[in-house]
Amino acid sequence: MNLLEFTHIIRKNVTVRDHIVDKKIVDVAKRAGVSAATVSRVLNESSLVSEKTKIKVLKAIEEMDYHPNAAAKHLRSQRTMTLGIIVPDINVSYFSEIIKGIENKAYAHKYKVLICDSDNQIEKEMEYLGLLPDKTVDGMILVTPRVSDDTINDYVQKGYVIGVVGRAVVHENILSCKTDNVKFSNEAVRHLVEQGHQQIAYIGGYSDSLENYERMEGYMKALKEGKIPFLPTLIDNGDFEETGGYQAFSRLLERNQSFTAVYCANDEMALGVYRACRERGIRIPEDMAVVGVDNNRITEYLLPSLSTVEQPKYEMGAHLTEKLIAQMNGNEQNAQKKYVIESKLIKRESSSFKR
Amino acid sequence: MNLLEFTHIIRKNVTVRDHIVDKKIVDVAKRAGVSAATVSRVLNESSLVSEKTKIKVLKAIEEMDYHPNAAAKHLRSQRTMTLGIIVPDINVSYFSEIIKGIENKAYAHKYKVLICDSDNQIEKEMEYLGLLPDKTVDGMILVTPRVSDDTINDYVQKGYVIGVVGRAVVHENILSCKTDNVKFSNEAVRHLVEQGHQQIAYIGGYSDSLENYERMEGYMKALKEGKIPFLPTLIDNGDFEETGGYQAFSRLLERNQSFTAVYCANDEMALGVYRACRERGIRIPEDMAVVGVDNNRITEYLLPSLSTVEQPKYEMGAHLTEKLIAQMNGNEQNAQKKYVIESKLIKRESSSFKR
DNA sequence: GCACGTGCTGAAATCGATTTCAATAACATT
DNA sequence: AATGTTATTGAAATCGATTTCAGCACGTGC
Repeated sequence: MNLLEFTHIIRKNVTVRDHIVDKKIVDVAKRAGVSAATVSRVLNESSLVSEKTKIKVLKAIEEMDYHPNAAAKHLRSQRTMTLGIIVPDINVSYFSEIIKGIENKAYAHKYKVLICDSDNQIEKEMEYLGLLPDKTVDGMILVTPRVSDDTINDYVQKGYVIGVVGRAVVHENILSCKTDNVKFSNEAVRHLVEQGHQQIAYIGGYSDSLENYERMEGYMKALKEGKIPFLPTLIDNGDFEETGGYQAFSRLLERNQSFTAVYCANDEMALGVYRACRERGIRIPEDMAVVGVDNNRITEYLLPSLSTVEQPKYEMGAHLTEKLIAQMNGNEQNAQKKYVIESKLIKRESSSFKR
Repeated sequence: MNLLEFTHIIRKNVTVRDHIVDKKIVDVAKRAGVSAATVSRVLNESSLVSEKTKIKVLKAIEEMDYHPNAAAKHLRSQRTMTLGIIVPDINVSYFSEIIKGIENKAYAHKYKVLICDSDNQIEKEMEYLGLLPDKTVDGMILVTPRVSDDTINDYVQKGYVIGVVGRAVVHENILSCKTDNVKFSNEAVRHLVEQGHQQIAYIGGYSDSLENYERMEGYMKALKEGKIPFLPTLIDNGDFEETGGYQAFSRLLERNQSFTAVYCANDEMALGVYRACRERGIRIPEDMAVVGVDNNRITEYLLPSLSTVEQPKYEMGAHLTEKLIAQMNGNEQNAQKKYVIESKLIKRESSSFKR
């Protein structure tokens, strides 16, 4: 057996195992009888290639089923056309709706989307942020309350592209899209006041977040407008999960400070309130009115159906993505950074009982 | 103003606009007084570098905050450590739970996850499959019924790595993870038979899919076991969405073939049945027993709560990913391709009325 | 003292596409 | 005929990391 035969066998074995025999741009060039540069020009629709060669090249590409290698393009172009999204839990509909909005807009601009589910762990989120200096992604969208404003700001200062959805951020230069917490919280609590409630509890989210501060502000403003005294004992906080809402509500009850309505920072925690009420024989809405936030799909199917504040999740994701991509393309360098989308109260059975 | 000052201003301006000044491996090498090769060896924990230089290099890396460029690594290594997932709609909890399982396992093996939401469009799915020959992803996971078995098989034959979740595939060589449709459908319908039902309708999914065939088989087997005649008029199909279930159920009612129970191919369509029943004053479970499939979170909160077949969504995603990665790493070349995970019936109020 | 192995290091090739720059051909202008 | 212009093309450099291969220094064995 000569060397040629032997080589052939090796090749064959490799082929059998791996068998994706990749065509490169030079192979296409060879077949079309032109140079790699010309093929590249055809691929990138450069105007400076004659119609005749263009046809030759396209034919070769077609015949060879040639696909340009992404890694090589990325290296050369210094962009990956990929956006990262960091979320605490992709399986929570609030997040998956936002992701959907992001994905759709990204797709429309030929961007791909890398999902970074942090499982609620800040360490994982910090690790995923490393995809920016890695240049694995061209930009990152944060839909998480965990990474601190300062951390985000540091990255932005270094020149990395970051956008934030559904969260208030202090720093001026950070691109964000959210709803008006003060306004809709005010509206929700005012609705309860109008229903005749005089003692209204509030179950907030993370107590030290800017959102929570803003929502408290809306809550207190509504009390003030209704000439209702503010009682700190009617305030508690949860973690945006069912159990957290259940526990916060239980604590409120144990304080022996009576109340007839509760405004929850999200629907998930309102579910916990429902469970606590069921266990204790408290009737919704007769004994206790409940209003949530998010308008999760589930709220319609609950009995009684849950009043809630619609959060335009899809729109927030989509809108931020649009602005982020515009920024990456160098347009709108000095464009607005803070976007606020309208949200509105949806009145349902859980707050329908008039006192 | 001298040139130095002027240059400084230019630098500053550039810094303000672009300012990610990337450090390359040669920069680190220069600082550490070694060659790029050595830095690379340190980064990749090669054993053939002395402890002394290793420390020098690590110090330089640390000081310069150096991050290896992903695109360059990808090009050189011919792998991107990225997995693609094609789903019809990320906002449907059935899919997002599967994605969660995939993401977690991928993360554990240092893989990233690219989300491809096809919006139920086959064209988008085909386009996303192009990420395989692009080499944008090392492998692709399909959680969609749309791409045909033959298409998948073509890609696999060419040597691309593809796995399928929650779907039956004919071809032997395609890696998949699913539940036993025949078995759990049989169990669900048998449960209805045991509750005393003699006329049981079935609202299936895509009528020409292998799953649907298997579920029909389980359904018919249960009828046979209960000595109940099979009536084709009690069969209809939906599209796995609420409206589809509503419409299929309405069609069934219009046929004047009476029935007292319905088995739905997923919970979403069962929701449609609930709505149709509410509109017509049909009581669940007294007049109509309902059993769904998936165990969506919402089923617990419905009134009456919905009996359903648990689908281990997270586990299916996680298990398939584990196997897919093993395959990509060249292990288990001849390993099993078809994996079946246990699912079980959850009896709730919607099927609790005994005839 | 010489041959040889071992441990460590660097120069250069490589991955595959894009882009700059120079060269050529074809044609127009004077 | 000499020069300039334009359209088209290809060779080579480039992106940034990895890896091969060769070389050097040092120690060991004879």
